[in-house]
Amino acid sequence: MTRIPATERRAALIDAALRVVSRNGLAQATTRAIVAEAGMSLASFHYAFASRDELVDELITTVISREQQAVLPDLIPGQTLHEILEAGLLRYFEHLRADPEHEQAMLELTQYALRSPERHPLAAAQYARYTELAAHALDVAAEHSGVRWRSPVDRVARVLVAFTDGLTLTWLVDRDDDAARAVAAAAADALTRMADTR
Amino acid sequence: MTRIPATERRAALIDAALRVVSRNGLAQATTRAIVAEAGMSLASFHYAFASRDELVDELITTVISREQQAVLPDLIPGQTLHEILEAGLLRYFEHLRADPEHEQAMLELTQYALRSPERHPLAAAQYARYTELAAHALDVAAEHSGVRWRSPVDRVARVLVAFTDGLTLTWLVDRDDDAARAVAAAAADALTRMADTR
DNA sequence: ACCGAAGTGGGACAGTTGTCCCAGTCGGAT
DNA sequence: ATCCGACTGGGACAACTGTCCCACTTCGGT
Repeated sequence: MTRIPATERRAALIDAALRVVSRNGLAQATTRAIVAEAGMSLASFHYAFASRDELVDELITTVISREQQAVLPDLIPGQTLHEILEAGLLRYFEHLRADPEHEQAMLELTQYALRSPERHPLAAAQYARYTELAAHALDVAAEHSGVRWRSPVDRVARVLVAFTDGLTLTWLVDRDDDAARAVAAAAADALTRMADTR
Repeated sequence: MTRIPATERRAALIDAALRVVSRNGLAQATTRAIVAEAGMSLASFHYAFASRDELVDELITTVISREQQAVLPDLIPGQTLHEILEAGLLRYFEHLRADPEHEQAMLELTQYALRSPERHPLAAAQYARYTELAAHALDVAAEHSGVRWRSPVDRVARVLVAFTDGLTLTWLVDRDDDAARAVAAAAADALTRMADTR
């Protein structure tokens, strides 16, 4: 096996772990399964990480920092706020449909973090990041459509995150596309009413 | 140990399992942990259930059938639809605050069911039940406030379930009561706009 | 009283999992 | 070229898990 420095192995193992978690769930993401996915030997795992817990913790933080802006739609001049928001939510939905396993993995990692007091902050950080991304999208949307949020944008963003989460979880269960689109429309509606025309 | 018929043991084990899952998570709900919680010996477990999987499957179906109407608020004459819906959502939120571990357990069971094709229907049934309960609450609310849902009530209910789920998940993470109430208000707003005054 | 079926207890087993050890090997600085 | 530390492979270990077995006890119907 070609020699790889420990830092690169850490990255490779985290990538492999994310694939395993997405494909088979966190419970199946054993050290051996991760190592097999990465094409390494078991010893390399504990050379790169002190423990499986350390890997999972780092997986969560990595995955948070990678989280991209998926909600921002193309902005078209003259669009109303409602149109922008709904388009953004639908874009998120397409992202979800394209890679449901990824969102499912995120959900599982959150639940896992929620289960122990010392990991709870990881879950909180994950959602803080979601909220941050949502707030940015809402800023852009308000700017573009010339409105002003009645509450602080973080508060509105927090509502958007909740709606997005609900859309995700329910769709993962019933895979009802039309229902998900109805949720997007209703959410856009609610959010629109949290803004005043300037 | 006093003798208990197998059917009662099944019920006792399921209750114990739900407590263990709520307290420590599904991953910690081993046969030994469940049996200890129920105060039985390990042999009793496999006398009552063929396997742990069978127990978990039955736990899910049991828990679905027990699911109560938590969203229906007290109806006060003259209340607007928006007021009824927001009060209902806030009542659900109080229910969540009173026993967060229970909702967390539900979420974990859903995720678990989502992970294998043969169990997916269990998750679907769980959400079908949620939707059913929500639809009933929406029927009552519309009746009481003299409005008519523009879409079939099941569709509106599906949206309500998504909003409730989002409220739950995000609150479980950040425990921000005010944010959750804002979500409830926004959700009530969106739902209200899905009805026409008759 | 008795007898078969139902229920119980403890121990055992094999498979899996996280972790560790150790002997070896490679690569780059000297 | 050599040598030290970084890396690798394979095997091992103990803990845990689901499951099973078997000898035993209790109960309800006869």
